[in-house]
Amino acid sequence: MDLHQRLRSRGYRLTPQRELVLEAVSSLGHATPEDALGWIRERSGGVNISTVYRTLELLEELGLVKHTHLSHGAPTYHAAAAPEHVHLVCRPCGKVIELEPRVVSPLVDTLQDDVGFAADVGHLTVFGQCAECSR
Amino acid sequence: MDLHQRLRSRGYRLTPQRELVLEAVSSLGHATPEDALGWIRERSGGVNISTVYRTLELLEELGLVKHTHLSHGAPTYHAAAAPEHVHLVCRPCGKVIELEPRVVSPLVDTLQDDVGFAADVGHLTVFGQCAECSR
DNA sequence: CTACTTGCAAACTCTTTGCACCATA
DNA sequence: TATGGTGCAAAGAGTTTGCAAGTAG
Repeated sequence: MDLHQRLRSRGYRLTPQRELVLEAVSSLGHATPEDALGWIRERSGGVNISTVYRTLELLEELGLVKHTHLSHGAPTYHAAAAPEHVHLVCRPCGKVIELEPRVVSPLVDTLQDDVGFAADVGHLTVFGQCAECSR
Repeated sequence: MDLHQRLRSRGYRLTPQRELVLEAVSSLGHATPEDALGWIRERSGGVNISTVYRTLELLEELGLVKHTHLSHGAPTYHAAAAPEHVHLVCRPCGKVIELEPRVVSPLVDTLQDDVGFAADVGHLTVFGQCAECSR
């Protein structure tokens, strides 16, 4: 865990709250700020929701977590340490499917070559309808 | 304009507010609810913001507008009559680039073939960094 | 006329911020 | 012990809803 080093090298401090938030996101895989808070409450005394927001922002700045938008509402965070993946969200049933970024590499290459756009694959979410819901 | 027919066939009524909201979205190309309201205020007396929300929801149900998320905050609506397109959003500068859906057809086909997922191209937004910001 | 719509205001959700107190280094 | 961090409460965006008054058909 290099959380401590990353924090210290920028003058930030290591606190139990910061460890907990990162652990929550890592364990949950996908977590909204509210999800992370719930996870933390189940095992320790709890952390204030505003601290969760501040910490997620900080962890993202440090490159330890990333976020996407899997629904209309809250953003969803996941650990940057997790293998990078693309999200498919089925609108009818709400299911979230993760895929290897390989499936979008043709698209990424096209965007780079045609318009010089560097796509952020880890942030990509494709909405649509899954196989079951299409029947 | 088949707004009137579409509304009537489902028992809804044609009102000046509904015409204005659809016209706002069509003219602006991309519009948040707040943007649409601003456009309407510039030419007529104005419409209440809650009517804008209700109307956008209705127009989407009727298939006349669609929405995407181009930023963290408000959703962005565009007329369904406009040619379908994919959005690229440059995070550093905020610029929005529109591309023909052709560029993502390889991806759409892959998703369909591999996992049976029917991607909604009109709703797709790719975040990343544009050519200028990459220099 | 009647049912659908609108405007208004209040309520709600999600997120941010100011500030006094607390804790890491 | 000196900052930086946290909790709390209040303030802000964005959005939804209940209800009385207005209006399209």
